[in-house]
Amino acid sequence: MAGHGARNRSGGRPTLEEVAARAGVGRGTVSRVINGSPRVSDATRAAVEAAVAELGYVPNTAARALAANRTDAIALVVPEPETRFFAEPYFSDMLRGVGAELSDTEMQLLLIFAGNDRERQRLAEYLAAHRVDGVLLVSVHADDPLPDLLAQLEIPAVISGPRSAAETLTSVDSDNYGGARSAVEHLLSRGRGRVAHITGRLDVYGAQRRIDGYRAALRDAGHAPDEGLIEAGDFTEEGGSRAMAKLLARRPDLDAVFAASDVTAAGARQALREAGRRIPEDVALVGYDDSAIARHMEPPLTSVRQPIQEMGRTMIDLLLNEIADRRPSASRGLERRQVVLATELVARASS
Amino acid sequence: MAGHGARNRSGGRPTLEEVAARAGVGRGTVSRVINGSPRVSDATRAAVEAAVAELGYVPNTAARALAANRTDAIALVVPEPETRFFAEPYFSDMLRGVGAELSDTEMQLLLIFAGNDRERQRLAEYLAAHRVDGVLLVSVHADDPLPDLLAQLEIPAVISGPRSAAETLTSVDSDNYGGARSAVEHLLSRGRGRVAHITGRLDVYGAQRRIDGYRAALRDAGHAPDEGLIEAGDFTEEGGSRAMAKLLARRPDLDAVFAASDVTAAGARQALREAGRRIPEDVALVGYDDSAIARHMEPPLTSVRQPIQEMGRTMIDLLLNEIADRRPSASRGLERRQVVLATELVARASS
DNA sequence: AGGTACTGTGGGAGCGCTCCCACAGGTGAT
DNA sequence: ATCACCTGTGGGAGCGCTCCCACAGTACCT
Repeated sequence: MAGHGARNRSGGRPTLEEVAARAGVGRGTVSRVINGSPRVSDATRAAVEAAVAELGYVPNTAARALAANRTDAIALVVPEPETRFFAEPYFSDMLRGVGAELSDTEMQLLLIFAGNDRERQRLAEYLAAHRVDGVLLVSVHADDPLPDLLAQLEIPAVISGPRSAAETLTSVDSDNYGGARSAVEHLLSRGRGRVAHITGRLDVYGAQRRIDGYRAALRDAGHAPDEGLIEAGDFTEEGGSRAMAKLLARRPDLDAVFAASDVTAAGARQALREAGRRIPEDVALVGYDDSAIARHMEPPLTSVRQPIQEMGRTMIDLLLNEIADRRPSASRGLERRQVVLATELVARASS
Repeated sequence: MAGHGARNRSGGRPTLEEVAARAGVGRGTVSRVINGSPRVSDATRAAVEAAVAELGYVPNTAARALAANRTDAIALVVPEPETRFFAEPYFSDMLRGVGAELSDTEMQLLLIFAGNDRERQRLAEYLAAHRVDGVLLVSVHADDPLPDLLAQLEIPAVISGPRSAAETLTSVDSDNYGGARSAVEHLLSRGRGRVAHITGRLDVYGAQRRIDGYRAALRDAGHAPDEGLIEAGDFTEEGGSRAMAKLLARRPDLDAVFAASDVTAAGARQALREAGRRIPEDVALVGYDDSAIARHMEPPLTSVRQPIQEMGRTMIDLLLNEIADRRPSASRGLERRQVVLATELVARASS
């Protein structure tokens, strides 16, 4: 059991000093053992470890943070209201990946919502106080000032979904371009010739990349560019439904739709139903994200899966590296790293 | 703007000492201003505040934690896998209430999952290191050792859903007894005479209280006790379905069912359908929780609503009090506080 | 006039660590 | 033997706060 060591006047937790006395060594040596330094003899190490166990010693985090100027904590910042966080499986998958990668670390993960101005203000103060060693940023809009604040405070950060091709932060993303391509190629291979695209929010870089992939797939298959088959959506169900209605009015002969998200596809499905089109007989439908909604749709939705958990793990890897690299002076941000992970098409009955 | 004060050798963040020098006062006075002590003259306070603003001073959390022996952080511990956390609206509501109550505080909220042994081990170490000032415990099973660990470490804690009538921790709960009563009284007032009950997990105190409320309502209405109308469930859909089938076999004449949760009611509904009973014509159905599932059921489910967000807020209140009370020596746990919040019946088409 | 009691203030003494310099003792080349 | 250079170790000097004691100044009693 733990909890002897009632040495200090208040019977509080044992300190390094007490462990040192117990093991018959100096304070520095105990510190070395605790922190896994190799410059300790085996015999000494064993003695210290015994003392630690006997006293039930646990390092004082605050003291360590003060002396070493680090917090051993990183924040996962979600610039969305909590409701969206719980509604979208994206976040829980991300959290799972991050948590898994962090579990053999001493690092503590903080989950911080910054969905409204008040929460953002709090976050700014939090970051200014340097209460975390690094930040993970997910789902950031193009005009968000957060990345700049982070850069100004010189806090290591990794972003999921770069804001543009010229993203200055280290970033992790899935292959939106390739994912879109594979979706369209899949539809073409099924014999569809008039493939429409309902886009995501146009101020989101990933949505742009999906448009690029859509265009490239058609071009490479020898189709002439046809902007009339593209309609802007906004990642919502209603937007998808609206866009689909417009497309049907403009191109009643379309036989396939690639939607920029599963939710968008759900909206499109609704509009297709109302127009009396059958899925997939009349119009094939492909979504993006492979979320729960895709599996439960009627008919089940073909979708592009992103390796979200792996993205989370990768983000942590990169962030821990940045934190470790944050050395006195010398090189800063020489190599900005942009990792892109492959997607996978999951074919179901809708195409 | 922030960020002058490049006094220290490394150009780092300004310290208390520097603010004091700038304002022409002593260190102690600045500390008093920062911490809102009343024993500072208005003139001095103004001077210090000006210096703070000019230098962009932000207190160093680690130093404060070390000197004051507190962390200004509390943990919301969820002894469930993350999947359940995201699946059940209970947790997001709770989180919202907690977050709201905490937003005008300096306190930082940590979300900690302890769904498997490994996570539990980590949590134990975390608590042993006293990295939080207090703990919020939600959804704890009767045999969970966590509350005892907390007590042993003398960490203030508040539990939602006491483990028994003799709960030793400060607790917040909704009125399970009253909620069950109101559900049954509602059914009786609708002219139903043979009201069955599908219980929750019997090792959950709240489920027992709901059974008590069910019995009391029937007794007070002059009905003779009839244990044959009670069947054990386990809060799951499958359990509800199974229990309902047993009840129908045993008491084909029942005309109403009070289920211990909405999910249980969903299972019961399934079994009723399969037996060819109409809801509510043949059998009226009432659930518990008023979750999303209740609103979306066909027909919409009458249910007992718990004020979950308010429970979250109340838990924070109590916890902050406990933390503040944790004074040197003197009184400890003299008054254990058990708060019970009222529920509300939401009548819909199923009854 | 002296006492008592406040208010407001300065600054010493830690809090429990990490960092780093100093140094003992060993080992091998000169 | 002397020197150079390792490995392992002890402990001083902080890190930036809070706590608390001391004390000046003022106010109000006797």
